[in-house]
Amino acid sequence: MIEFHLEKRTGVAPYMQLVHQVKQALRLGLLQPGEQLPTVREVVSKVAINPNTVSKAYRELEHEGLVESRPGIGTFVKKSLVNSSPDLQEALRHELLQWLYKAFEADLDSEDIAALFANTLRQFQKEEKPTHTS
Amino acid sequence: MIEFHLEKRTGVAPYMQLVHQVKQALRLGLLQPGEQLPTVREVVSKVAINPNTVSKAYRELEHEGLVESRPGIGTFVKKSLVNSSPDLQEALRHELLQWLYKAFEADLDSEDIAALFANTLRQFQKEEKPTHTS
Amino acid sequence: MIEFHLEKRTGVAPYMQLVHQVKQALRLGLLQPGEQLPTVREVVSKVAINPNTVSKAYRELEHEGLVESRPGIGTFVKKSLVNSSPDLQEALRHELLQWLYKAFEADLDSEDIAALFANTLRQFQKEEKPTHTS
Amino acid sequence: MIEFHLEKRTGVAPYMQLVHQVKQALRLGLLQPGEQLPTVREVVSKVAINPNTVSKAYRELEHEGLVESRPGIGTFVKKSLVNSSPDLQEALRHELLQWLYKAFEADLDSEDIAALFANTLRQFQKEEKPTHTS
DNA sequence: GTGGTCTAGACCACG
DNA sequence: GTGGTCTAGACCACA
Repeated sequence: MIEFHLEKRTGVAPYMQLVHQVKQALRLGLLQPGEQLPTVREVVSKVAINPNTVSKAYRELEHEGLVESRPGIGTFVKKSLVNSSPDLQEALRHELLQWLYKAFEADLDSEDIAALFANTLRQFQKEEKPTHTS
Repeated sequence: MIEFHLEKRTGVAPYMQLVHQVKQALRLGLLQPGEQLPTVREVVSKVAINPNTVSKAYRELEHEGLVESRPGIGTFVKKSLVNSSPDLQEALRHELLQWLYKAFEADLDSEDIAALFANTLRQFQKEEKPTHTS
Repeated sequence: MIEFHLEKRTGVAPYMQLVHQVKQALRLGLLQPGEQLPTVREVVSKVAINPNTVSKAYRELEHEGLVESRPGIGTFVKKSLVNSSPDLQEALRHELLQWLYKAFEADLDSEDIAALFANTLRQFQKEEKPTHTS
Repeated sequence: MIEFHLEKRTGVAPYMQLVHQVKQALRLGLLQPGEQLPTVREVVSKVAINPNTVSKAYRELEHEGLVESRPGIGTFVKKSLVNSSPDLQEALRHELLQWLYKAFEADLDSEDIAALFANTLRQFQKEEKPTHTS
């Protein structure tokens, strides 16, 4: 079962954070078709958020065809977003963890790391796929 | 000179994106104290954004003591945010790039990668510093 | 509840006047931590000012850690700025009022009085604390 | 000869500060008709301000008929703004100084005092002249 | 030309 | 109904 976490201050709308987290979990295979999302009440009890906001997030996900709400029962995953084999992903994750250790030992804090990653990924994308954004 | 880029759709307020990008550049040493940020009008001419929004971002940065705006002249970097030596950072970036290549070869797209990174960093943080942020 | 008043013509930015008035009230204990500031819309309905301008003032105060805005609820005082006991302050105010009466009887108008006060306070400060603000 | 002082951060336009200070001096009799204001260059050499800004202030004062500029010579006071006898004013100033001492001994800082004064004067005005601001 | 400010009016996220 | 944000367009003070 996915566990939500909200970060205030980021300026990202809470409902968007939930949507994003579900999508992430779908991409990583942490959430499989058929699996149930926590009920609105469960989320509320754990994350300090307004029920309406949770509902809005679920509605958004349903609108995108990723989940399905069965009234009175709950919300269920409808579609997967995994692109690669779990094994490959696990291997990549393992290497990434090692890299993270190094970064931490080099005295970079989480935000430094995030900045470095964002910047490098961006640079990588530019090189990799110079898609014409006419 | 830093170059801004806006990503609509993310749900993140444009002015926050600018703030974030400046902070990132400061962390990566791409922006040094004394250096000038592009003028509001320059940003506007390149990024399709309202001058007020850019001003808002710059003002936010000024409030945080990171930049200083000198009316009639421009906005300048006041404080650095670099934590580690450029060499170390470069080494880390290099390794990260290699990892990114692998990930791409494993058919993960940018969003998969971002999801994997976010998830792994989060997991890493939990293990590393279980600080109680009561 | 604090009541704002704007003075055009002074050349002081309206949002700064609001900021100043809140700070004054905080110094005088007229505004206590936990107390709510009038909502943006309330201010607008009474003071002939643009909502954005009020927001700007409130945001400035929030940046200084004096108030806290809770979206969807309102803006609340977070920190006090009182330096002296209410009794002492009241005594001083009483004496000051008597002085004001005398000044008025001497045919000084408000602006004369303000000028005299500003000038005397300035002179007083010079004598009292010749701090070198190099 | 009047001595100007600029306070950044107040949000008051520098040229307005100069205008204001001249008016104050006129009200207090510190500047008499016929007396010369410092030349633009003199002001610039002491106050870190742009010559244009000083000129603007003087122009404003001339426009209000308070001073007169004699090209090539200087700017001279044309009109007085004193309302009361110097003796009376001196007496009031003396009493005010004593009040200021008390206030300082009561641990109020300059800004507290200014706040208290502004607030009390305002309250006083309300009582004294309930002029119809229809 | 630079940043700073204001108004007007609009939409959004949240409670 | 609350604050938060954005756009559009305008004027000002300053270098």
